Amino acid sequence: MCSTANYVLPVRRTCEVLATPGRLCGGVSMSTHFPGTRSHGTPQDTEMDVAWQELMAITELQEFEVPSEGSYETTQYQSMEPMVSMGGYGMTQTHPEPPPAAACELSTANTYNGCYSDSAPVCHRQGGNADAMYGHSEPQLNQRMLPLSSHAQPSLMALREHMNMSGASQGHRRANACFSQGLSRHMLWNAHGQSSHIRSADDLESDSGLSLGSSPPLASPDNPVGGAPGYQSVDMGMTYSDGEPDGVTEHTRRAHSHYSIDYQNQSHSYLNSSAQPYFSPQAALSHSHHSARRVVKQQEEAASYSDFGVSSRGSSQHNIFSKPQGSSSAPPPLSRDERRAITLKIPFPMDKIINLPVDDFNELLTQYTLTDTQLALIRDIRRRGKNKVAAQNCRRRKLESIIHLERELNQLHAQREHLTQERLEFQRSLAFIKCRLTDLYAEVFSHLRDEDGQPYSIDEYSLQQTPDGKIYLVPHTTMQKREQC
DNA sequence: ACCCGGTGTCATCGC
DNA sequence: CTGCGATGACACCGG
Repeated sequence: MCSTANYVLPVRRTCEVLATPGRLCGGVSMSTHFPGTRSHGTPQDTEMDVAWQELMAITELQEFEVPSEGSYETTQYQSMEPMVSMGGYGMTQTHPEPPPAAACELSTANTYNGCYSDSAPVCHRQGGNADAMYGHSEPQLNQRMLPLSSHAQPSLMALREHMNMSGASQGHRRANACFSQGLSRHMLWNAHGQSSHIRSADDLESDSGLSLGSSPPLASPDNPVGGAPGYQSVDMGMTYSDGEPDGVTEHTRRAHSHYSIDYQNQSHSYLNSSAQPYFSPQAALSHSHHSARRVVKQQEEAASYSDFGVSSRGSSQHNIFSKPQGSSSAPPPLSRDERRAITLKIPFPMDKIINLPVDDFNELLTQYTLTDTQLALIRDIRRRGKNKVAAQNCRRRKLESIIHLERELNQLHAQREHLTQERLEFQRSLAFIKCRLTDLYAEVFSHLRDEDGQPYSIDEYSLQQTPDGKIYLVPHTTMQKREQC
């Protein structure tokens, strides 16, 4: 009964329209590549690298949060289409499940009135909100915020605690792990404070922090210039020898004694500089007005500072740079740039160097008489510090983007599943409508009578509708003639 | 020994 | 031109 063989009327393929997939979220093109490369240098190089890094990387206080931090959360995905939420997608009303085609009966003639009239799924209906789904993920913004005591002189323990806190999240593990043992093991030092290294340490250290092209060689005191084994700071009359256990400790100690300037007597010390998560222009400007006299005075007052840090001379057991024993009292090591700054007597703290706006930064530089070496180092420190923060932000964004794309993928899978189900429903509905049409056609034929009161044969006649809406009973022979004509 | 994730750094590009 | 942010690539470390 439900044969569709005589189906003659076109049936609108509503399901094609309804199944038009929604627009996908655009604007996301993320490379999910993560650098996982490793290198395997020669054992000699590795050993020397380790030695050098052990010496150089004592602490790390470079993690700052800049004012621009966090802007990503509110901007990056603004262009993206809000994704439909799971379950929020699809048809606006539930359909009565169409009866199976086998149950096609005339008595069900009105069953589907309107059932599919408004059933088009609103793809990407606002089932979710991009912000709600993705934004405001700023877990890092606050976790590194540290109290900044801007008035009180930080004690050594307080400084160490600050260093611990600021360095905990990143940590110079290389220094923590092997500083002490590497000092004496890998380095020789002659009476002139010259390294017996074949190469300078930063030559060995790929991530030495040197600007290979952007800064003059003097910019990196680790890098001997002109073949000199040690870095010569002419103005300061000191030999920069960052790579030697005795040399570095001695010179660093000297540097400390000359340079502690802001380190103990001001809140903006190297040691707690990173404890200031956000830049304060006012504080920076006030800081930039230090007089040279004050600097000298602070240098004189900084003798106690020399007992801190690298003065341990590589004592592995009691070296404060040994791997922390899980105690928060263990001071984090100074970063390489910090030690360079100390050695070169950079008269302002790292956070100022890194976080000051360019105008304030330049103004700060004018407050002091700085050598080319110092200037180059300062600019390198600034560049590296900013880039480090940028890299951290970049990686965070990359991870967030991956999470976002995974969510989007899951939602698209759900959407595809829903559309598949919807297509099956429409196919069933279409088959039912075809069945009903066939039945109605046969019923109409059964009521037609000729002049003799005899029914027309459905095999000899067919009903044809003209464009003006009139319906004619046409013999098949006539139709065949027309077709032949 | 190898893998993997985290991190710092450099080079480069685009604004 | 300079400064700066973003990012790929690389090296290194520690688990």
